[in-house]
Amino acid sequence: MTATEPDDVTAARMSKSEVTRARIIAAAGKVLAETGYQHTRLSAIAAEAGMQTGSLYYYFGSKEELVEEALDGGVRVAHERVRQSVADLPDPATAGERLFAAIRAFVKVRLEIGSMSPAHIRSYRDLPQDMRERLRPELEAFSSLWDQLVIAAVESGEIRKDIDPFVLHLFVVHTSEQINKWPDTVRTSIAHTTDVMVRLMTNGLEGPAHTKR
Amino acid sequence: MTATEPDDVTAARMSKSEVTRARIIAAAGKVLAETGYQHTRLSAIAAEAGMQTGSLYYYFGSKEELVEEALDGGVRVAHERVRQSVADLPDPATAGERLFAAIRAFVKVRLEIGSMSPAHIRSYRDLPQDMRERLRPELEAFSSLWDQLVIAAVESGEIRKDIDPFVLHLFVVHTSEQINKWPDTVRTSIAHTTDVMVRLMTNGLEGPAHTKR
DNA sequence: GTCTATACAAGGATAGAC
DNA sequence: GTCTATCCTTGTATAGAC
Repeated sequence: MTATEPDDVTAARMSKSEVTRARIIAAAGKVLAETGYQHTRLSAIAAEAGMQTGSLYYYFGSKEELVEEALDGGVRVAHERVRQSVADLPDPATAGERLFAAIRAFVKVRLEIGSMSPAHIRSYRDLPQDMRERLRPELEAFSSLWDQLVIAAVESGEIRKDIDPFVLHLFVVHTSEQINKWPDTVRTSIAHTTDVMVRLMTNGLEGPAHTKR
Repeated sequence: MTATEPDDVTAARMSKSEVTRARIIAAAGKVLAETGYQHTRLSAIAAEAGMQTGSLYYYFGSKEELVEEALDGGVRVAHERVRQSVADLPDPATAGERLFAAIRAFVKVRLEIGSMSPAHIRSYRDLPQDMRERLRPELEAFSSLWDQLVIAAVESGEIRKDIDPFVLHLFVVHTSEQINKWPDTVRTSIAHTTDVMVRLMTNGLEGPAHTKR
């Protein structure tokens, strides 16, 4: 479910304790994604992980500690995938190519790991103050990457110059997140869905030169 | 704050009891908008309305009852304003003109009554099951209006035909909501902010014919 | 390591005085 | 009508058995 869930290969290298811990975090990620922070009950996480509520405290000191680890992991995965997709581009890539590679990777992450990352962003305001503080650096690092990509693409003339770059940055991120609300009928393959999303973001309601069929 | 807050003229026609009731609902709307459903404490609503927690129960049977009335009011206001803006168009209006009038009105509502309506949509998933059921008809009525507007504009050829109309509908609504996250620097006047939003939604990142300056 | 039982805190709801 | 005091429920956290 999340990156912290151990696959068989990874599990082989982990102690039994680490495996259980990872299983709990994966369970937390799932429950968080489904119900949001405020509705996440330790009892639900425990049930998902196949144990009793009290047992969680053998691995984590508090609900906050557990939840934070799950959320932080979700953002890191998205950030890393986006970063990597840009780095993987063949050498002379334009700023626009870099931005659109990032967008594609981001959309892809959402489609693949489902609502884990969205749960994070969506319920960010609901988190306890101190947890927000600790998660902020990672979120800001990710945000900063988007800012750089957008500004570079504005400067290279590959995207519009007449709107504040930060607004464009928000547009990219938040519009990408809409994909989770799309009906299943349009979410056929990941590749196709990504194409539709990128086309919509690139050209808007009207579409290029008054819409191809 | 919300439409249910009595202005002086309206208040003159209401009994004292109705006025107090309306004041409480307005307080609830404000607290809900600021903190979201789950963090809304009756104590906070009571404080905002200038009374003690227990006193609320003279007017409302439960927290749910109070909250529901406040949320329902928020959606109705937005819906009504959008509907009205379309109805107010001079007689021979095209489907595209109707859609864009609706978008402008919706953006305007958000800017004016702030986060009341957003709070609603944003925390919809957090609401108790049974409350969702009861609010659903109003939300669906609003949703249905958007659907009609979008489909008509697709058919008239005024917006793109190559993407599922319901996806376009979601794009309109959710992108409009992004406006609440825009920095204050770009939100100068309501008219200007609305223009920027509409331009972005209409033409996307790239902009028409490769972006005017 | 995991369980069961229980302490403790927070917040919604009720009762009764005024 | 509004207040204060108190009850009840829910959910986190701890203790101690196994």
